[in-house]
Amino acid sequence: MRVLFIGTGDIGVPTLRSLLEGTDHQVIACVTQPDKPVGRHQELTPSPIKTLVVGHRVPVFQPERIRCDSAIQQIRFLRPEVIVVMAYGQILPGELLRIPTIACLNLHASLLPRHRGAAPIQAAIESGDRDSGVTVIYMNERLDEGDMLLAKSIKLGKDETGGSLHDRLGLLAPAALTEALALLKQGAAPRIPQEHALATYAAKLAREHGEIDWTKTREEIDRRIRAMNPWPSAYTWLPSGEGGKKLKVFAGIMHHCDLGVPPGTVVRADKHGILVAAGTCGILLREVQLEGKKRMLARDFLLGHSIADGTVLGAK
RNA sequence: CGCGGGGUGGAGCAGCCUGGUAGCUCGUCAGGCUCAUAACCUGAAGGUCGCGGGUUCAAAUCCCGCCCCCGCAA
Repeated sequence: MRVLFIGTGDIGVPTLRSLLEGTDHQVIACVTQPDKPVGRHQELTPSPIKTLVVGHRVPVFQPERIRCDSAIQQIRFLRPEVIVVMAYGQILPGELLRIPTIACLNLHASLLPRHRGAAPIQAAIESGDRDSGVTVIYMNERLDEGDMLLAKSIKLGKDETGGSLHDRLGLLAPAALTEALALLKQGAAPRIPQEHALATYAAKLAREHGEIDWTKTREEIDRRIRAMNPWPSAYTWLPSGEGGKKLKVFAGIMHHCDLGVPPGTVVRADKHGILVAAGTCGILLREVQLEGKKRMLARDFLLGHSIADGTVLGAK
């Protein structure tokens, strides 16, 4: 089939690669976000999808706004049979959804109807879900609400992080798409309506989302630390006496005893890590990063920085 | 040239402002103590102080250029 791939984020890279390398379908073009100034020096950088496509003799389109007429005309001219969308970053107008003759599919990184929206991966971890997956849906004009074609699920590990789940789902997606395309080709693809009543929404993440509220339970804090790792990362603040700097937290272990001090209080900082009162229990911070410094084990951090017992974290 | 922090034995840091002996915590190795140990004691090895140039009797430290890492912001 003639496939148009629309995507930007690197979670779509394995899927696009399998399409390009496979022989069952023809990738007639790619649409991705325009090169954007990125990083510390604001250098114009192509999306991972564009980087992958370059060298495959597949045309790349980077419309500023995909909803504008010229972009839609361009895509119409390509006469795609199937459009596959994954982590693109712009909402497709209905007119565009009706262009492909067979289907317009979206690969979403959650088991719909759970976690519709922009940050489903982190939401799955932060919610304490036992599993997640990739859902292939027929797109309609309502975001992530289209009928489902199929889904593939995986179990979340106890130490699952946003980064690890992102990577695993990225690797799971090609199989989901391959199967979906095969079903479409056979004319045997199902259409399963979502149970809208069960839907949850995962809004786009803001940096502030990573701030640790030490009054939450240790489970909630543990999930937040894992969900936000590596981006945008959970963080707290050292008190002004210690420099008032931001301390990112990448890993922690839940502590099971009542520490008997107010939330955020450091009870002990030694080679095992930084033990902080979290809710009525505690979290042992194992991997941290002070602003301006590299990410490191809490143990290493403490070799060069001392945190006195009784220090209260989080009060900027 | 968006703002800022940083590059010092294997790790994390101090020293730089006010040039003059390479410091701290940990790790490593050897020995000791101990029923034993990640604990404790003794000793040892290990460093072109990011790179290049300049100033100076003398540069980790001051000046100029470059490279690299990171936080913020996007």
